[in-house]
Amino acid sequence: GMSYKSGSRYLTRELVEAIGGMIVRGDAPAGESLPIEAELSKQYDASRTVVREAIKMLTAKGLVGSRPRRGTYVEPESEWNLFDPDVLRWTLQRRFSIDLLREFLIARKAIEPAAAREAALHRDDEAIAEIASRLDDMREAATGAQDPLEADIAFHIAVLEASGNRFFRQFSFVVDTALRFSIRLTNTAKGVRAASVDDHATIYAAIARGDSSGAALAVEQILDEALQLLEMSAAHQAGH
Amino acid sequence: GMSYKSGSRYLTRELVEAIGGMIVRGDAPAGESLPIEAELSKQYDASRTVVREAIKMLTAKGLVGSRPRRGTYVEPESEWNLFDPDVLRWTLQRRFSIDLLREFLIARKAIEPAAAREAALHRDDEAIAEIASRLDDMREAATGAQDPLEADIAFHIAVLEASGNRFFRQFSFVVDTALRFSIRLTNTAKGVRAASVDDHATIYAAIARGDSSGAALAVEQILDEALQLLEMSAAHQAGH
DNA sequence: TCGATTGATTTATCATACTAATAATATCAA
DNA sequence: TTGATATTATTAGTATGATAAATCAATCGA
Repeated sequence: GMSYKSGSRYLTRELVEAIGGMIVRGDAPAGESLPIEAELSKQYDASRTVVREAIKMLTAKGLVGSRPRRGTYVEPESEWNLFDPDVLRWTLQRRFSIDLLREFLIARKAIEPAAAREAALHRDDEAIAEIASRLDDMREAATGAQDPLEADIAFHIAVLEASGNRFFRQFSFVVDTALRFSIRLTNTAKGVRAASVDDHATIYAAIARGDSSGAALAVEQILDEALQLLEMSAAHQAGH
Repeated sequence: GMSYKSGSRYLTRELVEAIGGMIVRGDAPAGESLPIEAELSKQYDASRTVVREAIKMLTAKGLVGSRPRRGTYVEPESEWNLFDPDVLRWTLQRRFSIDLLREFLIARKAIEPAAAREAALHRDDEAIAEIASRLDDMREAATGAQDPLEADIAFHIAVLEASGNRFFRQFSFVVDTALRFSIRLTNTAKGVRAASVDDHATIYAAIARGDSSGAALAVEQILDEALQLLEMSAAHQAGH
């Protein structure tokens, strides 16, 4: 066959990105059929092989389904795997809103205090040392030596990991991905920074001494503050 | 080319099932390379096309990665997308244990009360009517007309859906899938049944009247009971 | 009116060839 | 010997074309 273009690496990945992003963006509503393989092949200037492999990956993520003669169609949003890294990223990129951010914070408020509680009960020395490390990073970040956002994210992830609960751990990358986006809407980062190191130290101390209730409460307080800031920010935006 | 075997439908799906199940079962430890495409093609008596499409789907689920010359390798468990329906099912099938069940219940205890709280705050008439419907089903099931397990699962899912929170909603299928398995380990279903309809009615009533705290508390109580039963069951098994 | 038959469309599978990335090896220079 | 560099071999990535099977739509027959 004809040689394939050089320079374009991982063509399948590119198609997944293009088609998946398009679907999440809402350009192809649920139930609607995508162009047939031959047409997609033409549109993206890729072989049918690549088109099919990309579609298979999107199928695995719950975005599409396909059957002979019926074609390839967009699945309803309820079928999408929101916890898939790609799907979450596309959702945040394309549909980020105050509402989604609020849902995210409410989910965090449900999960992270419980994770802190478990971490305090488990008391895995290595995992707790990791939390201490991340707390140190936050202290450094406060002096400007490191990125405060990165340090804050890493701390929360360390707590989730320390929970020893596989379901909580799965939430790590959601926090990782979504927190980076949240800054865009609530430019409240600076206001929070100052006090937050102490608040996080409280969380660490509670976990380290096995105070499960204290750990859960401390996490809940931080998230409550974030939620209040969000509501203020939302009210402020609505006022404009 | 040669005609493909009749009778074997959705060969790609079968390969995903076989290879994915094998990985989750632990037959191929993290970092280990799978046989090369040509070999897999021989092993499963399928074309390289099918093998590749199956591998791509497993890649999308986080189970494997692949690079030229390096081959296809198993990703560390932390990369697996546990909330992918297939991955969760394989995990439950192959690695179900008291520990996993405990983690599941703790995750439910974090999420479901919060979801009930949100449902009470939202008060989406349609969603609340759905909960009422599922409660009716539970009542019928108590008389033997329906499957009590199915009715119970449907009730909890209805509450998650009524929360209006996309992250909580994603948890629906996890509950759906995992609850069916949990019965195998804790054959406590019969003991729970009798009282549970009233407990569930309490949840519904609280949500319907907008009592968010009451709704959360009622859900928490049910899950605490389940957790206690699990611990008893675990102690009982350990005693043998 | 309804059921069965036929036809057309689209994905599913197969086969084969070639390209490109990269790990392993061999080569060479210092 | 060592350390960098060039070569080679292996493997996934991409392309093309062909056939099979599923399914929707239209047609036909009773």
